[in-house]
Amino acid sequence: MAKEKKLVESITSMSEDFAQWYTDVVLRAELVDYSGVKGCMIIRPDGYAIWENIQKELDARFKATGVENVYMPMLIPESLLQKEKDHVEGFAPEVAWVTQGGLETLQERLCIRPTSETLFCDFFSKIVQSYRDLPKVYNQWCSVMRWEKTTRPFLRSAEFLWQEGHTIHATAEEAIARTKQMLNVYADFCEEVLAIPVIKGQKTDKEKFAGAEATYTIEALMHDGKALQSGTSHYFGDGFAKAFDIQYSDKDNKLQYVHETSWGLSTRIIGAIIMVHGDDSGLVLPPRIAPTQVMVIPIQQRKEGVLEKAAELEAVLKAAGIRVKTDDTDKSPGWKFSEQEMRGIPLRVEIGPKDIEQNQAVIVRRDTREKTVVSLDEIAEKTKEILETMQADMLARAKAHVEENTYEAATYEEFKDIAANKPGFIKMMWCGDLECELKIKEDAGVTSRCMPFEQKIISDVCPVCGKPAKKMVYWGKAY
RNA sequence: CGGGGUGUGGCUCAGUUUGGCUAGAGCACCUGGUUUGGGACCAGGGGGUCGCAGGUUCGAAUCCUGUCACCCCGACCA
Repeated sequence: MAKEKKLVESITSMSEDFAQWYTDVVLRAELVDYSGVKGCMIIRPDGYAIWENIQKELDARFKATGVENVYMPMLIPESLLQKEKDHVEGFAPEVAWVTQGGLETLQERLCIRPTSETLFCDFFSKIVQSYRDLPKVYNQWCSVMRWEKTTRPFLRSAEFLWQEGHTIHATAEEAIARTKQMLNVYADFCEEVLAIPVIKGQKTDKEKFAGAEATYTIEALMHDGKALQSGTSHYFGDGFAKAFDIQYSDKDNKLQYVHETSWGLSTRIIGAIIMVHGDDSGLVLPPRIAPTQVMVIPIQQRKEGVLEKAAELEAVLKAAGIRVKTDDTDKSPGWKFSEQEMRGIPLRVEIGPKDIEQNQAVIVRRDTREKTVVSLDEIAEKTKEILETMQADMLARAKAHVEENTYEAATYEEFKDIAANKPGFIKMMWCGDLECELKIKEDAGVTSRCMPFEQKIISDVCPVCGKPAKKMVYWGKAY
């Protein structure tokens, strides 16, 4: 009893201190560890395996739309970074510089990429001559570095892993279509694989990417009611093309500038998985992304035949395409249960002498702890079935959470009241002026998350200033 | 960049206020044995230049100066 109490204490409860709960979970589930350099996290095997699955899923979806992978250098000459004014201004405060090469001081300092628009642009300007060379639809998987003031594992690290797609097109229409297409790829991926529902929309000018003409975003709602920007897709128009001189000859032999996009999704999404699905016992991974979907836990494993049966069971599940492991360590069953729960492994299959006698096993779901006794003859089918049900249930629960925590405000008073008392999204109309956006942040402490594609007219005027409303906006506190 | 906090075996910490015997505890780890359906137990064992650098002192984990790092909360950003 006393021991169980200690276990509960080892992960701070969400309601007590959500930030501490998050930190406890990432450490206890062994996803990351801290390194000697602030903001640079060590991604441990269980954390990295999640990222590998994200890569595998996304990369396949990218390639289905014609994306080709490349790799760009990690270092950017300062002169190159300087070429696009808004871009450099946006990133300058958080760039790390290399000033020394061996024993020599460099003539020109080199920036460690915070993002690679400039490198791609420089490269595109070299390889594009004709309309026949277009489009170029490139992506790279890499790490980038941003010198963040405050850091948290996955959510905001100084170095983080991501993919950045960079594309150039002959026309604005084609580029815009690509921008939206990739946003949809992200949104579908989040819902189908990560069981995270997202709001798709456009960022306000204030929140858009440095140098972009338009920034699109998917916004997810965490368990504590704060929003997390989970993926972005930018349309650059021909701004970068002009700064970097990326031109092509069209069919009429006239010089034209290309239209450009970029889009990215980072290890930050792992933070979203944790904060959308986790509970007080630890991590809960959606089955489709879980590196290990099933943990077989033998009971009384020293008894004759138990370990053999467990191994047999593992083999059967593996043959059915399920990602399965067996915990045959010397720990007690209770320990193994807690461990499996902390690590968020979707299902465990308990098998002991009593089960073997009756040719059965017990399947326990991580999210609901629901137990199902299953005959060993149909264990593979049942396991698959429960994994699928669990995946669907997790998405449904997350959707319900978003709905329950999304509010509408028709007046500014109402808005401020909700912002002060209820965590979550608030929908309110907006005139489009920066002043109102700033005032809202000042008064209510929330920022615009996005102008959703799915618009709804709540009121005719902006509740802040009374001018005609242009857009319905999602507001909220963000990570 | 502001505010707060912490650096002592692998981890969590006690000891620091008021300097003083050989620097402790729990967990983890190793060996042997008994156990196993919600974090088992017994016995034995290994592991520390107390973040780092100076200083004060007969004597420093403890006092002084400097320095480094990390964590949390804000402001800014994926």
